[in-house]
Amino acid sequence: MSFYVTTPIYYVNAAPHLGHAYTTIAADVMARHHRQRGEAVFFLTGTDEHGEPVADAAHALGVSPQELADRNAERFKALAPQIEASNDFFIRTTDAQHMAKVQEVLARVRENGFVYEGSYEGWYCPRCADFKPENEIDEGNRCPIHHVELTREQEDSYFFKLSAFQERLQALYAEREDFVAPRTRYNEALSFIRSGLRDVPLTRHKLTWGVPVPWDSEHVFYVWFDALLNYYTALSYAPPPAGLEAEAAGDLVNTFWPATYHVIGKDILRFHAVYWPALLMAAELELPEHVFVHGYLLMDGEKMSKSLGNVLDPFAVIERFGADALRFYVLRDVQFGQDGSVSTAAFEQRYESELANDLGNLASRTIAMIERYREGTIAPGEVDPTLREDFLGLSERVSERLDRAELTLALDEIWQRVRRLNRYVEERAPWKLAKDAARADELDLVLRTLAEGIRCVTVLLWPYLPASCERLLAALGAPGLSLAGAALGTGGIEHVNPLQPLFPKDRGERERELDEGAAA
RNA sequence: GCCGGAGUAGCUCAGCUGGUUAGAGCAGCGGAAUCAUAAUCCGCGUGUCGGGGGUUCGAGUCCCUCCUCCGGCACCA
Repeated sequence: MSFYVTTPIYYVNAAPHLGHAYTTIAADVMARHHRQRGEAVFFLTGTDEHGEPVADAAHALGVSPQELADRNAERFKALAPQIEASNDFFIRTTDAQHMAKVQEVLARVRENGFVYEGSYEGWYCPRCADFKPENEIDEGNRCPIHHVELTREQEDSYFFKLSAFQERLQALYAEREDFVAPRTRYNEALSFIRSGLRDVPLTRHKLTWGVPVPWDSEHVFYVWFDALLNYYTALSYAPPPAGLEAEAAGDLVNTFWPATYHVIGKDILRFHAVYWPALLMAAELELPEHVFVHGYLLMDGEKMSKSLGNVLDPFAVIERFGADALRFYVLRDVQFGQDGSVSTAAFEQRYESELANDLGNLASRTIAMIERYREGTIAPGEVDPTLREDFLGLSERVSERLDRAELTLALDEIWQRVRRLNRYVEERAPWKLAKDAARADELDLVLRTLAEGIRCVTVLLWPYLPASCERLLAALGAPGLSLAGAALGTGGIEHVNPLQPLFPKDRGERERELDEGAAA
């Protein structure tokens, strides 16, 4: 089994923000989960660096497009470790190997008869030096940016025969209802296809910042085709991920293509759900298994913007609460696949009541009792049948959810067991058992079951909360992350170690006190 | 305009192919407990399931209609 998941490549014209982090976090959770299953996993992210806006921005700054791209690509590259993304490679569309491969694939598309010469006619803004799409034109036929009157112009262009794939795409959607999810996005894409596909420009004539067209040096490829192909080209030159068997590592394309999941935002649905499969058909390459479209994180019900106040700043959250907390929050509070609101208040609420109280405190109280009553030692034996029942089939259900990219539902499934464990503590009241020497065996059973239960949920939570879970598992003396070990009673915990609060609630205050203490 | 979603407790939302007294989390109120990061657990909801009509023995769950909100409708990373 192999699993290949991608994020979109991020356009270097903008700075990294919560939206980028969200997509990458989601893909990372999927990648980590599949690694836990022992599968060969490849997780790709990167940057898209060609096209007009980058060329313009660079010009405005008085630097070359490549310089600007280098500078901004670094910022995206730096984002990954900050959010604990475990990507196996970071592709840049200015990589020479990528560009060569794009040329190769698109030349094949042309050889296969899906490219022809034509001319594109549209409304052109002389100030932008670019065509304006119909829906962006202001009243009076004016440029929305420069407010000057647009002129009708045309430029020579090579076209991709998208129209030739109308029926094959419809057949694809008919045969594979899970090609695009959630369902509403599938419907959207399909209705777009049904409305009739037109050919699309494949190249640009007046631009130079792009991948050169091999059969006509006066053109560069339209940035979308260059960008989409990254998912394929990366495998041809990325170093193999660590731990991959030699055979698999030797040919990543063979091992990982086609992609299992493309995780994208809804703004780029059409390109992934229509152009992309058509392009792959034209190039005689296999199609990805799934495109999963997530929604937007909204601030006060509106799409995020930098307007003042209330913006959930991912870097501030990471700074104060750690990346785990951010990862957890965005996948917990907003149903993955739908739009949803986020706010600092909601974040703090989740952090405190769920991470600190439900999980963090569960770990604290359990370890403290084992320390206090049994000097940290777990007596070997069976786990409580009651709890075993409640954990039966859990990891399988989580896997099923994650196979469908239902990250929020999978997380909720796990969280119900976290709550269950707190209830179990109350039901069995170990502090009472500890007072009665005749019930020593019962106390051993309860403590053992608790430690095991925590271990299981922690293994399952690891994709979401990697750093915290590793700490907790280390404290339990059972660092194994394999999903096969997520069944209750398979951990063989012998001894637990003290653990500092996983999710401290008063970190700000505490640090201040420490600072003051150090100063005094 | 066309197409697709959504409208369920104060808030955020579950409710699959129609079937017992419509659920969860949070917030609120009351209580228990004291192992724990004052952390946990239990109890408490008379909700027009957007309005109206219909099908059915029976409908948030199907059909019609109306209202409100959101998204898509091509070359915008």
